[in-house]
Amino acid sequence: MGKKAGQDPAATGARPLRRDAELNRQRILQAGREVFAARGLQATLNDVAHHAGLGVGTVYRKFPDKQALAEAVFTDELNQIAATAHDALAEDDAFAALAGFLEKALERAARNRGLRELMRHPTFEGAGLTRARLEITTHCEGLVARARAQGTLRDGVTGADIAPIAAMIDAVMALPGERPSESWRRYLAIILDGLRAHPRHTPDGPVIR
Amino acid sequence: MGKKAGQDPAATGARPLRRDAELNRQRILQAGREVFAARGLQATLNDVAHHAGLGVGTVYRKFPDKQALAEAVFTDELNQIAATAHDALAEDDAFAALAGFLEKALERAARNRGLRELMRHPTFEGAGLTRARLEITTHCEGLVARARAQGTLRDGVTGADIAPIAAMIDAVMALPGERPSESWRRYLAIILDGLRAHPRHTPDGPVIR
DNA sequence: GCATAAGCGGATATGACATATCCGCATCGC
DNA sequence: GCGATGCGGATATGTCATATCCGCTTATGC
Repeated sequence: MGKKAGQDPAATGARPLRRDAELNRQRILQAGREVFAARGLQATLNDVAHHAGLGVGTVYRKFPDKQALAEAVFTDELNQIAATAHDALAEDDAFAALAGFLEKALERAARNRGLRELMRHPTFEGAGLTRARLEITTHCEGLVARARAQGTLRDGVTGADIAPIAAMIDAVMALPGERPSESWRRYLAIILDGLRAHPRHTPDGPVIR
Repeated sequence: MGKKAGQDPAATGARPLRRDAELNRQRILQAGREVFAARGLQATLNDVAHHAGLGVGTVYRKFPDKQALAEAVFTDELNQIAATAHDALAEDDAFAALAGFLEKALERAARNRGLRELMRHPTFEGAGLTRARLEITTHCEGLVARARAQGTLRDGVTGADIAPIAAMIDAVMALPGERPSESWRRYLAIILDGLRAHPRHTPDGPVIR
């Protein structure tokens, strides 16, 4: 959230960058955000450069490779999600908090293909990303534990179930045809209903356990 | 289910193939099944050839390209799923039939990465595949309609929801780490519970609609 | 203004990789 | 035995992302 950007491009007692260079750095970051969000992580640094209206060389001077740029771009994104999860911990109804968190986090994912790709695959294991990811899981674990304690969450559900659930909704978003669609919300609602405690589980259904 | 294989490699009044050639054809088909199942559609015809213990040239003589082999391999697979769907139509409890069908179809998918990839992406639109796919959707539509009529299925669910649901479970299967796992069954159970008619929908949950 | 360090552009080298071919040699079938 | 049929797999081809290099431009300090 800080607007202090441009202070320590690497924290290595580096010279402060010429003014136009710093501006370009921001342009690249912004282009990276947009391009990765729209086209996913398979987008090229050349793509990003072009989108930023800069040459490829410029991008490669600021960020040694795609991983470095992605790290810079997505650490921020992931931290915001972590903050959302943290806020959810404060709510009284843990199930509702969990549901609300999922909806907010997935809302972000819906608009950001790169973020979705990053969520699932263990690609790009930078320090910042890993930390943010860990924070999110920890908060989810807390949320789930509390919901279980409140008796609102289906038997057997644990924190480890949250990632797969996100992955499932993610799959709906990735379905061809309905790119900008909002239909994922309906499927989330279905899953959430399946996750509630009381609606008798598989009463006589063929799928046991 | 027919074991008549090796009759008309293309139905074009072609000569009947030398005996060893026909044997190799079967070998390639089998290798294709195994390789595509294990490594997905991105597997190379060179991979298949090696797996079959044959040269690349041999494979390319029998199947002009990967699409041709994939079509041959998966049409069969898809037809079997279609048959399962057809059988389900005969059951009394439509919801149970739908659940059973999903479980059986997804069981196949769990063991076959290529099949999963084929299900989602519009890659490889061969005639046989398209027909089988269509048959499956049609049967699903019937199943859903009947379940709705029986009042066992959640409001608003249509045949068009089945594919996304399959995609969601698929996503769980594709999750890193638990390749041969059976955990997808649990998530299917959760979704099915969410799909049942009565368990009061989103009673006070934050996700409306 | 001017010198010079800093930065820029983008053509292009590099390296992976999948696809598909070709043709000398082996094998079948008669 | 001898043609026709089929086989093998090295390799040509094409595509694509990554990353570099160096002549030119621009900012900055004097």
